[in-house]
Amino acid sequence: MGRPPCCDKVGVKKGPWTPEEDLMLVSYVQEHGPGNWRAVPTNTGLMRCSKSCRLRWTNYLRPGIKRGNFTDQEEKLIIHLQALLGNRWAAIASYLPERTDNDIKNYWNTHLKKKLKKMQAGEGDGGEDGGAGASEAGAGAAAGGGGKRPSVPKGQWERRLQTDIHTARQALRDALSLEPSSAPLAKLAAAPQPTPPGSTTYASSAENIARLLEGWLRPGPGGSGGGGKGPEASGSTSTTATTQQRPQCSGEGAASASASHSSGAAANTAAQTPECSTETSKVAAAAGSAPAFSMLESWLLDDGMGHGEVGLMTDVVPLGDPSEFF
DNA sequence: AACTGACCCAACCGCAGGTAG
DNA sequence: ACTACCTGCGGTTGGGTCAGT
Repeated sequence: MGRPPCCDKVGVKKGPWTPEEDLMLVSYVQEHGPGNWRAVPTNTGLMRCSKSCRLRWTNYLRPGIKRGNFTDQEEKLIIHLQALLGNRWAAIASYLPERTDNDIKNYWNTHLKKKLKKMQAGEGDGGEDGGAGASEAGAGAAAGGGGKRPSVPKGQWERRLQTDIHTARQALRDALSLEPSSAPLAKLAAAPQPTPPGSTTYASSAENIARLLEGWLRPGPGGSGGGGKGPEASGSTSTTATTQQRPQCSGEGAASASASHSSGAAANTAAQTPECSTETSKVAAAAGSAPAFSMLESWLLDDGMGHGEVGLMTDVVPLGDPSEFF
């Protein structure tokens, strides 16, 4: 039978989140930890459906999310992974711990798809969609199924997962090998990005909230009118935010950030993020992206290469020289 | 200065898988 | 074994912003 709606359509607020709502959500998650989303709206009084709460948290409020411009390296990695895994954004995102699947998806749809198409056109009419689209199908093939989650009998699931992992590792290896200086991701991540100040922000929830509140409480020019979608929500976090590459979970960063904004709730809640202990090697990753990248890198490179699994790897047909893309 | 279209991103929607009862 | 519920995922959309005219 059809599933019931995840939440009643009546009385459920939709649209952009307000800073107040963010605060409520963050406070709740800090206290209870992420999960049990069903209970969030009732326990917090938020007029949002559970799904919306979860999405808001995972895509925006969760500590350790890196916002802003994608680096070349990230871009290449995404292209490779997309080619290999297809539109399995969650899987791809797992290789970019600081990026959300939604972010990657958006970036792919808005930038990379176009970019690749352009390349294709430049190379001469290849098949429509060529690199991207074709790879989408091909990716599925490489991964053992379709681009979209194919219905794979359970017995094959494991093997497929394994294949996915190997293909992804290969992708990363390829991407890494692009770096002329052979500087691995760690180096790249550690080095200050040449992006303009504020373009790349590691947003802790507290910082987010603080910024949001700041904008919210101080009606900006042109009448903020309120919406979360206003300059505060998107602008401040992605483009106009000040560069704050500081540790997420140290407590110090978050606390100090919000302390200056007198948003006590955010301050003390963020300082003791449960995320820090559980979900996050990812967050630790954000804390200093370098360690995370190097961990990822070493995992990808050490493992797989040294083991008998290489056999599987050899089945993977690597893409053409990725540098062709650029 | 006003208008228009393209771009971008946060959020929504519906489906599928997993799991507890 | 079955059902209902919860969560995760990918596709799509709404609307704000920006750049060009």
